[in-house]
Amino acid sequence: MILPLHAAIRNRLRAVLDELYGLEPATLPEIAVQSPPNRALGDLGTPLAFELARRLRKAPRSIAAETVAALGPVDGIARAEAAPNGYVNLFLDREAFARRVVHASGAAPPEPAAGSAPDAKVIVEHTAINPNKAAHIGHLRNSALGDTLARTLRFLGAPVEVQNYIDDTGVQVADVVVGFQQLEHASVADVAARAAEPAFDYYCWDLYARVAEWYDADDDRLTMRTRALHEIEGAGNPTAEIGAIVAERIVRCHLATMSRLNVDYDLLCWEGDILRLEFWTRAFEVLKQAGAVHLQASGPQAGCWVMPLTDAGGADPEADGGDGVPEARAKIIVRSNGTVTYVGKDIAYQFWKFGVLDRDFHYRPRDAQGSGRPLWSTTSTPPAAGAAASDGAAASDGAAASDGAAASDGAAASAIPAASGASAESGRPASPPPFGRAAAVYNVIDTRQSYLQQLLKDALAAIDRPGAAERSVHVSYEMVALSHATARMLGYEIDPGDQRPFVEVSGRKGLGVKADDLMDRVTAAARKEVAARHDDLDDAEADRIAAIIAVAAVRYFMIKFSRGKLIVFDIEEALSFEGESGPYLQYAAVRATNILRKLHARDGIDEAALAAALDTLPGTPLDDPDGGELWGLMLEASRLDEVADQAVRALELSVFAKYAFGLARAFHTFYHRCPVLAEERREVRLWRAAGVHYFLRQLTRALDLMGCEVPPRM
RNA sequence: GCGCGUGUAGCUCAGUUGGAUAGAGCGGCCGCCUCCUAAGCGGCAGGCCCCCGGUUCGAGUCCGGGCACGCGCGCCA
Repeated sequence: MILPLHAAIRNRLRAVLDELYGLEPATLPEIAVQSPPNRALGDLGTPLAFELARRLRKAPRSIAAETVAALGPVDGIARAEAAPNGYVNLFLDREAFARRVVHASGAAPPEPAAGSAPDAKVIVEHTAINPNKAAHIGHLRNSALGDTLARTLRFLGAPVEVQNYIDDTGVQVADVVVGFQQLEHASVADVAARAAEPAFDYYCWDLYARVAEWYDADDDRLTMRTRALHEIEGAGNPTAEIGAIVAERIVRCHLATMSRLNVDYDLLCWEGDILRLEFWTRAFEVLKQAGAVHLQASGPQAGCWVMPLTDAGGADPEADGGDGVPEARAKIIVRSNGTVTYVGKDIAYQFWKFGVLDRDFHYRPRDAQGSGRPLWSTTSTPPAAGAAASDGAAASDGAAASDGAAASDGAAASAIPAASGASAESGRPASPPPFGRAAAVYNVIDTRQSYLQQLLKDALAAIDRPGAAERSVHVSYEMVALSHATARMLGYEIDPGDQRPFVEVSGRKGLGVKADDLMDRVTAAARKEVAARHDDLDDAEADRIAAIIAVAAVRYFMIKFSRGKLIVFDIEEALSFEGESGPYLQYAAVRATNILRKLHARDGIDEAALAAALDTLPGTPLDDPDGGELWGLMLEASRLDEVADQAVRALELSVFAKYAFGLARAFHTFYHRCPVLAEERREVRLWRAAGVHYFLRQLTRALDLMGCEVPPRM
């Protein structure tokens, strides 16, 4: 881990600049510590002399030379050099560095580290798929980004709470309910029965598309949607019951899908609970008290409660009201009929996340996740005193209404008993952790919602919570579309009028690649590759390995593009396991594992023996000309914390993916040039083994941050 | 119209808070399995970094102005 070293270097340099030139550390900008383009130039370097040249009226070259001369001994640095062009380059004490990282046992918990992540709790909201149909590849990008962000924040030492927002009372659920009632003429019992069958999410995928077509055929039918929406919000009627069954069962499907990809959560937040517990009522009071909203007296928005807009948002083309004077644009929060808009509900939720709403959900435990992390759900029902938090007790809660029906389904449910999670073992309900009240909130939502996310910040600023507004972060990303080839493969005809080189995923049209279908295909392809290489694997083992590879292939694919980039998804490309791909990284790790396993089998050298042996061996192999390969590998492997920190600061997980790829590539090169087992010189052999060991530990951790595992073979 | 995003090799993309010689994958061509797994490695070819201007010792990166493409801007969610 290299960040502590960066910090030590910066400290020393600041002290030197103060001594030499009387430059107060506080007046200096952050000193950049970077990697020189060529290791012969140094292990680390800094361009500080350029920055100071003007201020000191001195040539960068002289500043660099004087800085180097005055540097003195720095722990971990062997020597410093002033490059002729003005850089200050540093050479690490390789032996000391290598011994330290090798000794830091892999069994010890990762040094929480040194990054710029906050030490107060942060909430990451991601996934938030409408619970009315199967998850598709667009949702996968969201979850992969969100889960990787959460893991990386945890790695940097921040306490993280992951929330998955469930819009169980929205239009999309209402549409499927309308489908059941109008197209299928299904009763509550019929829906419950169908929901208990496998692939309910696939069924709803098609039903939703059928409803959309049905609406298109006759606009009057949209009144059915409006009515269903109201009935669902009202609860205590068959429509609401069907809605609850659909949402609950689809959420289970989504959780199962995400579990395949090693994505998990701490809390499911149901919109229905926000409504029933009247979060909005309280948020509205807070907004009114702060004067953040006002009742519009006249104009087109008369009778509405509105919030003034900052310029960052959208614009209203008709804003000038015909009198030539531009009216202040305002966002309607409460309609003239008194009902709250979507924005209002979102504001209430965001307020709750920051603990500025003195109101809370009730909570109930849900079935454990594949990862073992406890999962909780919001509920509107207070825990009944004395009674276990059974499904029966929660039955009045709309969100839980379908538990009875869902419990009879064993297909997608895991092997974990269907009893309510944490309460099952102890026999009494565990008390929920303190949810909400975060210091920072990261909302992982696609870029089309930037306008609304900006409104949330505005609302926080408007109630005089500038800190919360500042730390209300929209992690935006572009959508995932389909390549023409993939869309055609799915049987869709491309609109000849559409010149775009991609086809937009559309739930309404039923156009998209379902997440589970993708995983199935990638897994099958991986299995074929594994089977071709290892004929001694039994079916179960081959399946297990294929699943591990598929996760890496899909997750890496979703992370490797920077978030502002539209992904044109092509199935052929996603099925490629060569080059810059998840499996490439895993293959490097597997190769490293093989070396260490064989070394152990042949020479009896394990991790502990290796560390012990190195204590009495000279570090000369690190300095050999071909030791440059070894040293370069170890140095690169040590940058994990630096890159994780950078990824979080820039909210750009792709830099993390790129780093992991570069590290794996460095190892593959090392693998070809520097044999370990066949190396005859003992000290060289052991130092190389140590390098392999350290590399494997770091790459494994990097893969873990991306939610990927190292397969036993491949 | 306004806001946000994107524009770098044939294609898809990296390029770290402005820094040393603009990189990778795919595709193309040529090599490497008697050697810890060829899901790998080495090499070759391929560039007005969209355009114009500015700031700076230094600009693919920052600023201004354009152009192109995408997305968003409802008393929908």
